[in-house]
Amino acid sequence: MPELPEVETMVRGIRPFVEGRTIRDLIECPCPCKPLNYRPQFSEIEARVKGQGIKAVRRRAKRAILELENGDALVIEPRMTGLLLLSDPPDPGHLRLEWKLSGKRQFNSLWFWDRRGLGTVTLYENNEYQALIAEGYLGRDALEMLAADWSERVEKSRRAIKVLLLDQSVAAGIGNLYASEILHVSRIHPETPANILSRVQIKRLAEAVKDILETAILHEGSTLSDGTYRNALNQSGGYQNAHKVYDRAGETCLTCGVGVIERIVQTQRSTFFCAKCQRKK
DNA sequence: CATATGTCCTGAGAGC
DNA sequence: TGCTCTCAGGACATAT
Repeated sequence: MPELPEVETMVRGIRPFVEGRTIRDLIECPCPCKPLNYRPQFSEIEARVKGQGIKAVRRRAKRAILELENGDALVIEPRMTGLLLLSDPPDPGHLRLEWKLSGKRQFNSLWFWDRRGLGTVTLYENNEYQALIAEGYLGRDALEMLAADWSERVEKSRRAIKVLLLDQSVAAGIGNLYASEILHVSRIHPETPANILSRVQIKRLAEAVKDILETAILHEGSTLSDGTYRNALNQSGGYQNAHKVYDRAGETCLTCGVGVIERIVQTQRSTFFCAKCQRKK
């Protein structure tokens, strides 16, 4: 499930081979599955990006962005199972898109692969792209959040802190997996109402968000047991080996060695935590 | 306004 | 073995 670290890894992986090149062609791969979500429709995207240079490759929250010469931006949301690839896909049956790139280099195509097809591809005109990049519709990037920003956001909500961490308008980029890991390291119970967190807890939360996301980026993200997530060269990430709670229900806590990891459901999403390390206040 | 729920999609795994 | 059912969750639309 590509969250901030996985999308950052994709972006870093493709950037050296994509920036500065021109999109010679954008092709929909033959795939028996339902088509991706395009906006506007594919034929219009195709017509508008063909021949455009790729000025920069960027990330905004969990989205990867190809900034084009003319000011438009092609925004790719991998959502659950989408991958940007320079080489072989995990399986050829779910290739969705191919960008044919100008010039002859080590890689001459960029691919979008998506097993479940929940991913989206959206062409933004410059003005709406600027709104996407700005804070507002999406919150500040989670890597840029300071303790003071968290304080301000947290005190306004009675929602459970785990639920708040997933709200992309509060802080952008944290998903279900990293939310559990962050709260574990912060020693905060996931059901704690956001507005009763202490100053000390907020400080720990702010530090854990940066620490976990940055470390996960260094390990090129998390490849779960389904093996879906891969970097741009179709290699597994490594951060799953550092997970302390995610998908470990019933196992002894690796932090305290005493508690047993529990699984609860909050707003229809699994949350994992150790009740001994993360006491309810 | 704040918060909660339903929907999209496919494949893996459980249970019979 | 082969069927049906449930579950996984990111982002958004719709409901409360």
